[in-house]
Parts: sequence; structure tokens; C-alpha cells
Amino acid sequence: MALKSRKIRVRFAPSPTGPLHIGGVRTALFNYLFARQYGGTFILRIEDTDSGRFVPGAEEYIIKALQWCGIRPDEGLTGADAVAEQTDAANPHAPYRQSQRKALYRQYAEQLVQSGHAYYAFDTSESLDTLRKQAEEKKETFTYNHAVRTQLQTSLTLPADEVAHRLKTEKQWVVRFKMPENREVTMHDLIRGEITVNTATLDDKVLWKMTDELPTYHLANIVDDHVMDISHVIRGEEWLPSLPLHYLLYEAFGWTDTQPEFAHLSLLLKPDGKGKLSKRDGDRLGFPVFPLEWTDPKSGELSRGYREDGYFPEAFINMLALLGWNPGTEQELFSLDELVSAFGLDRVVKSGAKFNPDKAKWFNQQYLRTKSNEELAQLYLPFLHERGVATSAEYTAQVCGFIKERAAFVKDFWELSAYFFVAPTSYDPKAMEKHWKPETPNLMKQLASVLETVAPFTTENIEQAVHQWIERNQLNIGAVMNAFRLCVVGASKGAGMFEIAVLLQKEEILRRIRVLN
RNA sequence: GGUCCGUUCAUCUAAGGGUUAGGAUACAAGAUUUUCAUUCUUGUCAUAGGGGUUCGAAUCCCCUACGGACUACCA
Repeated sequence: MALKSRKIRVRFAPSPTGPLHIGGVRTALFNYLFARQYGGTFILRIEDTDSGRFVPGAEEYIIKALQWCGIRPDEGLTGADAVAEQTDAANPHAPYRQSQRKALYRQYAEQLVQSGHAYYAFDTSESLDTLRKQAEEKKETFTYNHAVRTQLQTSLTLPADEVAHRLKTEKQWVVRFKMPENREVTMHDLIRGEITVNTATLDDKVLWKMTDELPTYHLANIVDDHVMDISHVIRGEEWLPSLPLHYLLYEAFGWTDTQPEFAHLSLLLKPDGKGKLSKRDGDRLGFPVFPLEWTDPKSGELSRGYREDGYFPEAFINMLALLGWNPGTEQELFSLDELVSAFGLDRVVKSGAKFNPDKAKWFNQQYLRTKSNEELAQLYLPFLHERGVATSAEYTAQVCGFIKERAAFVKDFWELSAYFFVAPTSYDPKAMEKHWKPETPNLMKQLASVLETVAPFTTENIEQAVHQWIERNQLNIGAVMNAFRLCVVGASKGAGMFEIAVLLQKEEILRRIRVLN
């Protein structure tokens, strides 16, 4: 097992087959937090060994998404503008795209054949499909293992000269791992503890394929993790079933002394129903499953992103961190730095977590109210410009001060503050019915003349003047204020009337009162 | 079907043999407010089921049920 003094090196190794979804971001985050906490290195490696599923733009998306989240790789693909292709001090193991490391894997595959841990298999995909179908008809499952490998065309059954000939002339062959027939493999997982599996239930996985001269995940992953001196593999639970194979691979290569520790993270599940979270759920339930917006290059279909939906990256990350991990205290709000010091694999939860969009919104709300009025104004201004509202940053900041505790997103600001920028064009019928009585117009006229005399037009002065007038005439304060609000806001909502009045200033307030009378 | 992993309020989770099973979200009620919201207070709600072990089990063991992942020349 890993030495205590071993340098911590972890990697996030996604496959560029589409946009990174929030489960992937969480895996990246946990890797990052772990590395940071121990002063280790966080590496971003791209596992693009599946030529058939490559999606243009996906790699760039992954890099951008991590950037937005504030998850900076120390090594590997550290940024869109700095893709390490050459070895240098910061990138001792370049390149970090597996497609560019092609040449490396074949020799390792052959090493395993040489040492008797693997063999060449000459089956075509079609012939295997046929075998699978035949087994299915008999209600059985075809497993490529010790029971069948001796009956198929492999380097284990064919004469050596024919094997050599076929290797030279044919393209349809692969290297398969020779899974031991009956061996208990005991593995250790940092989150789950000991797991034991008998190899009899496992199959002879393809390690390398001549068809595209590329390794499969299993080989590429083990070779790269070894070569890059990875100390801890933190990945999704979907990899747990192949952990025995990975253990056996380390053993076959003779790398057990530097074999990394493993930690398998539980999956993110659908908010409702069953199963793991998918793109469909987001569309169906109305929340993003991707950090950034994504347009599918083939279908042109657009998937929304947390960034575009108005989430702050800090809130997004905080929410993700608490999904499947907890600090053991009652603290819920964590900055990235706080997460770094609080995080620990020992407090990662074993069971799958159903994703909860409500909680995500709550996190954003918490972060929104910690922002300064000026910061929020800068974020709100573009929305205002879009609506053709000309205003100043100072005025907008003051408005933000009044509404920030009422919103979860900046995009909700307009709904809450339109009356600060434009006079009402319609009046809420229900509120009118309730608060607009036959005597109200007269009341408002009086109010207008009271306001007219207030100088300077400050909250205190207005409040004092209005209250004095109400008391002198023994008026109902509710009736006055509600009608006043209707004139200025157009509905029964909004900040304190005297604050609104000061911001809007005397002229505008009087104008809005007159419109209704 | 087989293998592996998992199971505490509706949801995220705490409690590593002894608590009235705690917190947060959501929901509901009340208080506050000139309105709406905020805020505050309170409330409803959980150890999947069955067997053991033990003075004592959410916690340890077994079985069952349920859920999930995997079972490709995909990752």
C-alpha cells in the first residue's frame, strides 16, 4: 500500500463524449479538495480512447466548466490556452490526452501477453454478437472467460506461426486480459472498506484493439495512473465492478507497491423516481444538469447550464460539495478554501444522493445576500440595459440594497424592482379592489400636497410629515399607505414606501399619484 | 439472470452499542411589517421488514425486500 510519505497526486480523467454533468463536476471537486488539503497535485487528463464517441467541443467544455467552478488543475490540461503537449517542469508527464499517448500503450499490452497475463484474440465484433445472441436464445449470458477462450480463435489455441501471421496481416484483433479462473481478490476502498470478488464471475476484458490501435479504458487508465505516479484514484461508483480487474492489472505489471488507493463515490440520483441523474431529468423537471450551457453539435439541441441560469459558481460548488459529503458539524456554507480544509474522504457518504434542485436554489440565495450592493448592481445592469432602462450604477446599487434579500437570483431582480425604474403601466386588479375605495382619490390628493411641502425629501422627513397628517385627520394608516403603494408600485408588494419615495424623488412620486387621480 | 454496492423524516444528512434519533431544504401555522418578501418562533415527518448477538441495537451478524451500478473492440 501507499507509503504515508508518498506525494499526493490525484487526477480527474473525463472522457470527451459530451458536456461534463454535475456528477462529474462533483468528482472533479472532490479530487481537487483532496489534493489541495494535502498540498498535492491535481491533474486533468483527457481519456479520449474511444474514437467513435468523440464529441467536438467537449474537451473545451470540460476545461471551461472547471474554470468557472474555480477548480484549477495544477498539471495537465490546465486551461484552454495552455494545453500541455510538451513535457516541462509543470507538466512532467505530457501529453495529457490519451490519444496523443497512443504509442505508449501498445508496448504495455504486449508486455502482458509476453508475461502470460494476456493474449491475442481474433474474433470479429460480428462473430461475438452472434455468440451473444445464441446465448440469449438459451436464456444465458455470453461471457468471454476461461470457459470459452480455449474454444475461440486466440493466441492460446492457434499455432504460434499462425498467430504471428494473423497479427501481421489482420486488423481485427485485440489483446484480452487472461482473467484467473478462480481467485478471490480482496480490494480496499477508502469509502467502502474491504470488498472481495471471485474472478470466476469476471470476463476477459479487451485491453487494446488493433482496429484503431488504441487501448481501452482499463489499460490506458492503469498505465497512465502508474506512469503519472497517481497516489489516489477518486472516481464514480460505476467503476467499482472493474476494480478487481484493475487490481489484477497492477499485479500483472508488477506495480502493486505503488498502486494507488481507491475511493469510489456514490452516484447522483434523479430527484424523483429511480435511477441515476440524466440530462432528461433536467429537461423534465426544469433544472440544469450541466454547469455551463451546451449545444449539441449534432442535433443543435440546447441544454441549460447553472451559469446561464444565474447561479454563482461558489453556490454551485458549495451545493455540490454537500451532496455526498458533510463536515460533521452543522455548518452548511463553505467557501472553496473552507471546503479544502474541512474536506475528508472519511466523511463521504456511501449511499447515492437524490439531487435536490430546491436546495441548490437556497444555496444561491444565501450567496446572493452576501454580495455587496455594488457587485449586484454590476450584475443587474445588463438586464436593465436589455430592457432599455437607462440608469446609473449608483442608483441601481441602492435598488439592489432593497431587494437582494427577496431574491434567489439576479435574474429575478426585475420582477422585484421594476417600479424603481419605470412607472406602473397596469395596476393589480385584486389589490385595487381591496385598497381603492371611493374616498381614496381625495385621500391621495391630500397626500400629494403633504408630500409637496416636504423638504429636504428624506425618509425621516417624509415619514414624519405623512404620519402627522394621518394623525391630525385621524385617518386609517393602512388605507393611506396601501393606496399610496398602489399609485407608486402598481401592486401590493415592494420595499418600504418612504424608502421608495426617497429613491424615486418627489417629482416622480407626485407624478405617479396624479396618474391615478 | 449473474456480480458488486447501498438502504435514517418528502429530500440532503448527523448520531461510529446507552440522545426525548439532531440539523438543513421543502411544507404548514403563528408573530412582525403600511404591502409583498425577509426575519423570528413553532409544528408535521424517519431508523425498509424479519431474525439473532447484547443488560441495552439506527449502530454488530444473518435472511428477505427494495434501490443502484456493472455485465461492449464505451468510458
